[in-house]
Amino acid sequence: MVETREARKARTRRELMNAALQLLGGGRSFTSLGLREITREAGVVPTSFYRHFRNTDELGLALVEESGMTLRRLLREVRAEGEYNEDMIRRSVQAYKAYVEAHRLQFLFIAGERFGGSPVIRSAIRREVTHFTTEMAQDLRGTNLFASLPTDDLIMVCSLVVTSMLNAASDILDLPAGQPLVEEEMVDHFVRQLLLIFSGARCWQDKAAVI
Amino acid sequence: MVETREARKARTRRELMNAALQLLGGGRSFTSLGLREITREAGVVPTSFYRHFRNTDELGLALVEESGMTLRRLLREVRAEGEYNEDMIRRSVQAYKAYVEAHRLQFLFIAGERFGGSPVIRSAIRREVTHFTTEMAQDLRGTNLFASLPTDDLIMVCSLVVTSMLNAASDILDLPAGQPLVEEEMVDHFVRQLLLIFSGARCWQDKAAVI
DNA sequence: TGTACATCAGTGAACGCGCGTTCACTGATGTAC
DNA sequence: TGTACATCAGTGAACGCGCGTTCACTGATGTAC
Repeated sequence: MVETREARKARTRRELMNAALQLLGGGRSFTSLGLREITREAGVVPTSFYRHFRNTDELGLALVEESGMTLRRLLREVRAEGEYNEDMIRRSVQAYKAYVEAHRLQFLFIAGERFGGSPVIRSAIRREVTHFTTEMAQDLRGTNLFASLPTDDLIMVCSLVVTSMLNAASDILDLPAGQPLVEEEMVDHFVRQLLLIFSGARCWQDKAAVI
Repeated sequence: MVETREARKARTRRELMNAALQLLGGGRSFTSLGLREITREAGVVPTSFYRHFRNTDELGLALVEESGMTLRRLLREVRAEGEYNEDMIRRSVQAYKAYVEAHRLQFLFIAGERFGGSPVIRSAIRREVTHFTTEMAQDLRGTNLFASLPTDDLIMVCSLVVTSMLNAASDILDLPAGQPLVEEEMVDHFVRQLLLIFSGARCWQDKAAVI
């Protein structure tokens, strides 16, 4: 016995999920993928799909969950320590870009389905994003960087950062390869966006009446 | 003769576009719509589709163009005059929300396809959004509100506002009906987001080294 | 350890269905004289 | 104004194809004794 039955089953399940992700790489949207298409890519017969998922939406939900974990790992990697100066933010954006490129297919999936056709997947993603946002807010709370900012304002700041960075992911993924100048410009754009947001948060907490 | 041939053709074309939009209302994504589905909804035979569009992508591009015009009209309606205080922003967000609800299907289309499956439609939308952003920047330039902000920073601020408001559109459209409290909370959330962005832009232009 | 039976992941044939596209057509609208 | 012909938006039949789902199956893995 080389592999237990259980392990084999888990492996096929994995292969189905990977197959779906792989197909996204060709510029397709998850919602438009067919069951047969996915099983073909995975190298199994169409009917064996039902051993693992009730339908493609359920596979999508599994992908959302997995991508949520990827997102949370990201947070741990670019965790905010110390000062919030331009250098620190630039390094974070660079790290983020590298991370998005390393998890290309998952980000393609999340970005594409965040406002995509399947309501059930859309709301699952929204839940993950909310989860991620509150986690980031807790993280920032720990740093005392925005000590005097009320919690719901801090969450609002984080949601702005998170949605901006999710939009950014889509721009990063659509970048034509091998144009370092364009890439630099884009990174710069996002760095300035984040600086502006954090700068706003600073001003915000320093005065009651804004602008 | 009640209608010229030309007028009749234009009307059918319109009906095809409306049919596609109508189908989006049922929670579908544009990319997943079929040609036959669209013609069925429009009440014409499938083959007559080809008299108007080469394929569904081409119909999508027509919708992008039309929605772009809708967006630009929006800008004229919530044009920034006078002060940028909380009241003014709140009124703008309220107006925006009403506008999104009044053009529900077009915003569903844009929000859904902005990161959707068809590269050609995606890039067309990106072009419209960029266009819209620069127009808004010119508009703000005219108000002297951010007189000392360099143009590319002003554009960056506008792109942040625009993408935030496009994300907001999706949240607005997913709102369950008849929950005034949730609606108020949401409006408040977006108002604070915008205030934060503009507050950031103010601080940004007042000091060279940020944060 | 060996045997007899149970489980169940993956198979393969079959189904009815809607798809996109082709083609030759019809008949109202438009145009030239 | 009337007539004869051209145009062309919309029709309807037909095609080959891939889809999702059902079903009875196979044979390797797992379990009880």
